[in-house]
Amino acid sequence: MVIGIPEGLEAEVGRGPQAEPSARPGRPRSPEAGSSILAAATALLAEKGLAGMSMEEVAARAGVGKATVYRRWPSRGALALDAFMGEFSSHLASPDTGSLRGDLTAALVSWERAVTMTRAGSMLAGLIAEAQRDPKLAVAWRQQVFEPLRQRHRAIISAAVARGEIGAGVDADAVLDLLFGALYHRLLHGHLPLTDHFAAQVVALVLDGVAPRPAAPAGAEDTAPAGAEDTAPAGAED
Amino acid sequence: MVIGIPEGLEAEVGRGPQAEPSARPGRPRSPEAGSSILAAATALLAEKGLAGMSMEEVAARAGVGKATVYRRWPSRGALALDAFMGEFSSHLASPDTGSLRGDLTAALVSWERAVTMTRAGSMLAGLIAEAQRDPKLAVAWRQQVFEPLRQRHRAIISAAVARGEIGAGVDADAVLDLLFGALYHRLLHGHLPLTDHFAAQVVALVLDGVAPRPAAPAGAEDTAPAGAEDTAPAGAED
Amino acid sequence: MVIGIPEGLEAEVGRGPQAEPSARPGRPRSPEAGSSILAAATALLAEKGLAGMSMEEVAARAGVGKATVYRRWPSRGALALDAFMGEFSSHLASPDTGSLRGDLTAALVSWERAVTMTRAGSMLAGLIAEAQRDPKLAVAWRQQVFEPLRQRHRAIISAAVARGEIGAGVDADAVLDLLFGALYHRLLHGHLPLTDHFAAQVVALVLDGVAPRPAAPAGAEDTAPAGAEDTAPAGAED
Amino acid sequence: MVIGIPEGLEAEVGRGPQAEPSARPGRPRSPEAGSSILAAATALLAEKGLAGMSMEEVAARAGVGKATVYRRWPSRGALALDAFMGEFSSHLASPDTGSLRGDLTAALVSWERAVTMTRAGSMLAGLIAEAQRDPKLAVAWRQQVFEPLRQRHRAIISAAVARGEIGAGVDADAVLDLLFGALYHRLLHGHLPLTDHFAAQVVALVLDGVAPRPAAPAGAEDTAPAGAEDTAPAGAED
DNA sequence: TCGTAACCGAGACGGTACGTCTGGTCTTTTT
DNA sequence: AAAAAGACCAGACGTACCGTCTCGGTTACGA
Repeated sequence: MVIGIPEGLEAEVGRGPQAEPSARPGRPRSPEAGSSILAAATALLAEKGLAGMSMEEVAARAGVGKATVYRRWPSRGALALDAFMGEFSSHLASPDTGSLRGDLTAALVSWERAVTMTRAGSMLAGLIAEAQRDPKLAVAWRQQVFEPLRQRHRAIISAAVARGEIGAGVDADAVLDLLFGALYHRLLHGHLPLTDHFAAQVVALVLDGVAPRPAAPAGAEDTAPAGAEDTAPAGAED
Repeated sequence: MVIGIPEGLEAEVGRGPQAEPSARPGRPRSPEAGSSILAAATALLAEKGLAGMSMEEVAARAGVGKATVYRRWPSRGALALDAFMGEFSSHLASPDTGSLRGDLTAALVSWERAVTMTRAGSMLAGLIAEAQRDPKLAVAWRQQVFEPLRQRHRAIISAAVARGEIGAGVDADAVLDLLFGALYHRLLHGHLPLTDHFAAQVVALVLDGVAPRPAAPAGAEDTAPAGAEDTAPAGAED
Repeated sequence: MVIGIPEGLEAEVGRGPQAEPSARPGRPRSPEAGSSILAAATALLAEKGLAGMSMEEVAARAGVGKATVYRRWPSRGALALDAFMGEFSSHLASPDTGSLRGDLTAALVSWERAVTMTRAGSMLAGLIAEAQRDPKLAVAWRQQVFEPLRQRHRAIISAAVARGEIGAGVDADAVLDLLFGALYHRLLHGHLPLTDHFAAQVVALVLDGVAPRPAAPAGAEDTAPAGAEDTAPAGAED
Repeated sequence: MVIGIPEGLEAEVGRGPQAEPSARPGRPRSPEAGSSILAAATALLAEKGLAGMSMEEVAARAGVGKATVYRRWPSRGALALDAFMGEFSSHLASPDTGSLRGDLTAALVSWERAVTMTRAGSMLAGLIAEAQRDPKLAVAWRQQVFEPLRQRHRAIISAAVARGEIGAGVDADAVLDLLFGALYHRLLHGHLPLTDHFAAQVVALVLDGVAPRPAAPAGAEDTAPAGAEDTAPAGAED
């Protein structure tokens, strides 16, 4: 079952709120301009990557003055963010399978497919790159893409806690960083392929852990040393 | 116990191998020039980030002609890569604690500390960003930083398998993507802090899993399917 | 009596015709930028000569981006040509003295003075030098400086023919090449000074010839064979 | 009759005198290197003009280190000067025809042919251009090419004075500036062709003058105009 | 027979300037 | 007042040469 995408994710993320919807004096903004800019940006992004998407060429290809672009989006990153959203958001699904494992697998696989099977993947990588050098874009990215998505994923974990599948003490953020961090890792470094199988594998590992603890009668021995190691060995090596 | 850093990590990563150590005709390259360029690059990187490190200013600050910079490093990214290595590699430790948990915790914490407590952190983020737009740099990054490090970390897991701590069927790459993916995730998105505690938490989660599987007496049905799920269900969606 | 300078000589020689005076879309070119560039170029030309007038420094001194310079002038030579015109054209006179000798002397002396007494002299030499290596500049030079000036000088000779001072068969171009060639010769080689006296001497020699042949009733036959040699002996030595 | 070329014109003009012929300690300079440099310079000069003759490429094409070039010639201009001499000097003739008109015509025509029919023409123009920006080259040019040649031409006039063809009061330098100035003028500005005919025309104009000399009340005016016509009708057919 | 001195090819050195490109802003006319 | 257009200032890009300076090696002479 596909749940709708939160509003913030829909479109025009980087744009200013543009205040009142209408009744402003002067010539109204051409809706064509905005969409042709977005189309040009999307096309360029797909063709040459974010680095090749210069505002100059976006404007030229959209048949629009540069000022018109800057009037709507404050920076290249913001424009790219919106172009990305158009490609990305519609491909994300939030099925409710009734189990934590199912929900997580569905979330990760749909993310992974959006990233590998559409133009969104390279846009996403480019955006994260751009956000490293543009703090404003980093904020916009977090507020308008990252957090809304994370909110949805946190809900999956909350539901599992509510169902009693997992303990209430689980740190949802840490779990999500593990799950999605692994996917982003392969996306950004490209050292290994990003597949459905990998997504499922990630879910399995996070839920079950690496050590199956074949039998765990006196399981205390597992956690106690672990807890001790938690802080001590860290200090040892620096 | 701190083990030495693998060779590939040491220095001059972006530079060509320069073949034989000498006996080339012509004036040999000045070692001073090379190191002053690297120093200038490192300083600029720390001051203004990768985007602010222009080749122009690196050359000026190093008291060197631009051609001298380009003779040694083919691109800004390659230079930044070497500058990063100088800062980063010496801060990584590889203690041998005797346990998988201890080894992993030590590895993650030392990485986390190198990244948060030295200039290497922002360099690292900038480099990964740059690698998204410069495929040559991406290759250099993988070959000269990523893979050597991963090799070391894979050895930690192999040792654990050899000791019988974990089963031989564990996919080391997937495990490492989980562990380090989580750290990179926080580094690149900055949504939550990157602490010693988080590093330890990540190790604990990956080793033990989210679900403590409350008891395990009747849990047979829990673990068996879980073990099966490790690989099987993933294949179902692919 | 000083006659105005022909239009082509006035200014902006290297620049495109700039078409209609206005009504073009887009921001019009700043007239200030153009004139400050020209001023900077003129100053640099006078200070360091054409070789020292780098586009880089012209732009910097004019407080203007390099692209703004290149938008107006396609090359260093074209810019120098305009800077030269500004200095040179206002110093040329075209008096009408009523006699060929008087007109030519006035023309040569005013040229000689413009060249020796203002900054125009070294600019002129530099421009001719530059035109040797830049064919486009050579064309611009001929069309926009050389030919307009020569037209005026040809008119002096035509007027003398009309007055019956000299025969109609005189080759005006050859005569002008003699007259001005001599001046340019001293300017470019600097082997002897370029003075008012020399200018007058040149006119006298061209009008009267070297051999006054005081009375030459029988002497004429001496020259006749020489006239036969006019073409023949040349073939002898190559 | 062809007279030998003065020594200064022969070769290696730009080079220092190199003092004693030998007995210097150290390895003697390779004569091959010198000649291959000169050959490479000549070829490049002919191919691309002086502006395209970079020391870098001369050295590379000659299979020689740059320092070897600079050891022999202090500047690009000096090298070009020697390359030019090699092409130019052998083409100049100094026939003794017995008459001023004949000698001058021969001198001018041989100069004109050397300039238009060999590679020397564009080299010459380029050298004069270069000399405008390099004072040392200007001096070398004057001392080693210009003055020796002028000396020879001055001798033609002196001989005519001695023969009584012209008066002793003639300013030989002014006459030569007229004669050769006209040729250089056409060479450097290229506004009209440089032909045998033009050379002869120049001689005629300078010897006879443009004006029929209204004085000469006696019948001399019959022959004098005839002498003048010697050149005037020539002008008609250009 | 050996220094020693000047040469050799090669190529790196610190610089300067090139002409192009992009970023983000500003100024026109047109709608 | 917003549109398209395009000029504005600024400055980095990577390249080409400049003239000088090491290198390791090679001649030739004088001690």
